[in-house]
Amino acid sequence: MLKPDFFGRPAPLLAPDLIGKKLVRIQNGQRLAAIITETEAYQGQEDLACHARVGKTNRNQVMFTEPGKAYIYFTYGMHWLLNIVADQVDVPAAVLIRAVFPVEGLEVMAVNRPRLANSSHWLNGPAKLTQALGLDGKMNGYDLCTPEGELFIEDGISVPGNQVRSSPRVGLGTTPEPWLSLPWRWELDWQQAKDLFLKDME
DNA sequence: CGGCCGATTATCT
DNA sequence: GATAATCGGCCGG
Repeated sequence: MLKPDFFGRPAPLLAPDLIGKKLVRIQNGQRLAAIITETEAYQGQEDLACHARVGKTNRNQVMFTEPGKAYIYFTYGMHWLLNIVADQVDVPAAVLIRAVFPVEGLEVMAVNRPRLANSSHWLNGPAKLTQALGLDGKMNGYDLCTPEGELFIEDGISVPGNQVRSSPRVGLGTTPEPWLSLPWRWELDWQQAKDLFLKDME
């Protein structure tokens, strides 16, 4: 299980290091796990794409707390999105988990989210993976460093840096430059994740 | 494939 | 009252 000191740095530094890590969820005593394959960084009040650009509100307050907590919020009237709080207390920063490659508990995940199960499009979106892992607002603020906890991060597979692509963040609407175009999104192909995972199993 | 668009409601102004 | 760190269905190529 990764410790607070791993998460306690600016989101644009943490986000690429989360690619390849294993996200673990214990749901009703069952262990579900998936390799993180896509992330985005949101850093500080100055980042005009970050929820914290308007200061602390009821929704975003978790981003101002200790690194290593889960910031889970509701959007578009129907979706829950999972972030991991980064940086130090009172510096609002978080990494959005946008896609994962499932490695344990696939049967349970397929019950949670049957659509396109076991295909490359199954868990390739931030609201898709929260459904598969059974995450919603009840887990907002949860500490991922809780001993024997039900949500945490483990070391996963090692990913060569040249397999991680970076590009601008998505879905930001009318966010002004330079924030709209900063390359604060990192991703690993589904097929490459699969190959690396299989090789790691040997 | 890719682009457009409606769904559906908590949160913020 | 407007917006939203998305998704899925439907369309055309």
